[in-house]
Amino acid sequence: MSRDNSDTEDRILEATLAQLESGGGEAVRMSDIAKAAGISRQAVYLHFPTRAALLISATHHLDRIKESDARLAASRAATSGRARLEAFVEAWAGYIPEIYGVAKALLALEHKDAAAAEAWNERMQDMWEGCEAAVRALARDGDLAEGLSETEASDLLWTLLSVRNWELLTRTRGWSQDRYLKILQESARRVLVKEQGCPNRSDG
Amino acid sequence: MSRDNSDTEDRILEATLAQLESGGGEAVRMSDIAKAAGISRQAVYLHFPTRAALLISATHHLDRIKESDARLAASRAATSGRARLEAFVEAWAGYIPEIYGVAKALLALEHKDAAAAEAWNERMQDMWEGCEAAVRALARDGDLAEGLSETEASDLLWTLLSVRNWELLTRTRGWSQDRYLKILQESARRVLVKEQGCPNRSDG
DNA sequence: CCTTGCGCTTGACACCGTGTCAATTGACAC
DNA sequence: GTGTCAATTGACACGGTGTCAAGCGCAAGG
Repeated sequence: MSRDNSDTEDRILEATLAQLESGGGEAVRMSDIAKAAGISRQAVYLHFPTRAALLISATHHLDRIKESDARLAASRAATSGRARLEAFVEAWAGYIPEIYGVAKALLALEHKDAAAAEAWNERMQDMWEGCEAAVRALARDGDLAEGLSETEASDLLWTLLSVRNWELLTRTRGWSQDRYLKILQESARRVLVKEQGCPNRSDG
Repeated sequence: MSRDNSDTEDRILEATLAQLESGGGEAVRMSDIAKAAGISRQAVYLHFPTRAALLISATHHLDRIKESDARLAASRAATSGRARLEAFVEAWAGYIPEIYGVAKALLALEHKDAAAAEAWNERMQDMWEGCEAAVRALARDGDLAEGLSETEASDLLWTLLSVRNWELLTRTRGWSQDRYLKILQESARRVLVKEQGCPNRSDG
């Protein structure tokens, strides 16, 4: 099996990710990817039917590499709802920069390619479930802010942590990743955790 | 002056807005706009050099119609910083649905057309200044949350109120406009306004 | 009345990027 | 050797933007 099919396939995927990340300035063409992978443009089509399919595969490939599951699992270990929220935000915030290149490409395709939209929605659905789990833990502790249903709270957290918000704050407004993380943790806490009148300490 | 130049120009702009709004499902082509305006595709180019330029003009046209300035001016009238924040969120939240069609088209172009990106950034800059003004009013009252600089607070509010967040919450997650407004006002307050629970904390 | 100006029309075309197709090459396997 | 199969080269269709040239129709105005 020296002339292995999946060998080239991997090279294409790697090249795709490399192009997406390095050439941050967008507009990654099939020919760019082919060149980066050291093959002809047409050869790419022997492995992936469309650009959208390739990008989708690239995200899956990226997931395999980055082990997103393991990362988010850590947040599940936290005991209190509040700790869990904090851990979840941290895990996700660390994840975004790594997937940003692909995410952006997929997002750009979203409005014209149903499959790409589908792929992205799928990931966002996973993400939403993570949010929901954190919110539920909060609710279990009786710490969920008043005036928000669990669904609304999940939606809100999910929105707060969106890739586009990360993009706005770090790319457009120039926040450091560290500042982003700190402020988003704090904001998530303020938005989702019940305001405790006076009784006990303010932070844990 | 019956065969007036700016007459057709207006018709094109109206048609553009109409297409953008009605055909919510994206992909508004130059030919679509031309057809809607009742002229040939080429005639559109007699008035606007590129699609991007047309979209930009369309946003200006929209502003003229919607009187966004007047709308936001109301928020400036509020006395306290907190009231001002609330009014600003309300004004902006009401504005988004009206500009959404154009905004989405412009946003979709952003990554491939510098001019479109420019037009959008310009508006977002205006918006940012509105956020900053609200934050400043808050700070003047000594009500700005601790741990946030005025710039950071403005960035945060600006992000919170982004069109994409509105899209996520109302379009994707199905929130009603009313619920969106209420929850965003509450969230903005929680994130930006100093937590005054216990007057017995580290003090300045 | 006929000319000039001009907004608009028709129709053709270049460019770019995606996706398709056909014929060919070259290597490894049996 | 021959068959198989990945990959190559080169051509092409398509859709959308933007350009160009020629012509049409209407109103003003000498």
